[in-house]
Amino acid sequence: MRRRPEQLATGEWAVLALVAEAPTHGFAVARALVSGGEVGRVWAMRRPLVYRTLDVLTERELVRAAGTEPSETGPPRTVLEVTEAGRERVDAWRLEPVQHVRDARADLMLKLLFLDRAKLDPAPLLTAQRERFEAIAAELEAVEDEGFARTLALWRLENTRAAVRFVEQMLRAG
Amino acid sequence: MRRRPEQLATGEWAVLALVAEAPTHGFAVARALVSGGEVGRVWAMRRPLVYRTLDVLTERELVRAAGTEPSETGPPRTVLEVTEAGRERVDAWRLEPVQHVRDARADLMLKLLFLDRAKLDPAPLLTAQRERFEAIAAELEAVEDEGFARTLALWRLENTRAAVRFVEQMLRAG
DNA sequence: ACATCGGTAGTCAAGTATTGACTACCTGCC
DNA sequence: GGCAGGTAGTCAATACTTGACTACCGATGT
Repeated sequence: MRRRPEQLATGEWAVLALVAEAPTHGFAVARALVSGGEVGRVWAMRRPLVYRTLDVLTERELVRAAGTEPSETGPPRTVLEVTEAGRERVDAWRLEPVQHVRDARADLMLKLLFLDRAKLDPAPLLTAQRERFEAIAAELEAVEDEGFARTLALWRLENTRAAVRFVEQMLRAG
Repeated sequence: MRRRPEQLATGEWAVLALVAEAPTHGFAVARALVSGGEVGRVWAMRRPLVYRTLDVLTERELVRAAGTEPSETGPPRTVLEVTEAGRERVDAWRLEPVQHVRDARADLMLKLLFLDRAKLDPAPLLTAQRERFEAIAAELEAVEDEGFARTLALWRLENTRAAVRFVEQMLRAG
């Protein structure tokens, strides 16, 4: 993960959001993120990457170490907790719609998952997201391409419409 | 790119398909693959990666060097051409539908692009692809998930339906 | 008493991938 | 003749990922 000045990558959000739920430790975060696990079915990460990500988040002061805790089942754990700044970032992130359809599978699903886990209403996010996707669809409907560009535009349009339909059904179901 | 025994990666197919169109040289392949270029708007690759990919394809005897040619505009070029085996692989690849919806944006679009550039009829590929996507949609419609798995399944289903609609419109337009 | 098995907790060196920056070549122009 | 700009190709350094490792702990069997 490159040293972007501000923005976090998908995996960094996943780890930060998990720590923000409750103070925890690296191994537990990694367990939630194993492929097919609680969070891992949306975004999977391997253990070494989770620990490295926690280091990065600690450097950026979104997460901090809060001492060690003896474990009943193994060696002592290093407990981590979210900082003020970290909590603010997570709260804002969860409500912010994704800008591109291609980010929906990873980022939007993660936001929805963490809203669900926190028993928060997804409607505000979904409403904002529908507006964004509808705007993208309108743009794509407006362009008149020729040749192969038309094929690509058609693919994008159908995918964008699928995203709109998904959001609408989520709103209806909620 | 890992040393898979047989199967090629998306970028390898793009490079091989370009060489199969006509004998060419690395720089020209790289030019077609720059982000936003002829082929690059579907799948972009940077120059060093193109040359490395050509080495890999040469090792696998899908491509071979065919001497050097003086250039009117710069240093001499190393001309590359497809081998028998390479041509067979490309011809088969272009007609084979992708197995997963997630591969459509990269692989299916590339197949369609190269069929288009070769002025070949995309209908056989599209028909097979529609069948595959419809089968996936039927599977997804059958499962009855609960909780967040339902959200994920809904996302996948809407995306699969979008893929079916895309293929149907391509068939109608063709 | 103690060996060892399996799950927990965390780290690291080595292998791969990717890129920015580089060399070198050629033409045309000032 | 020298230098700007496009062509042709390569490489060393960086970034990323993973397999394999250490170490800890309780439980189980002997």
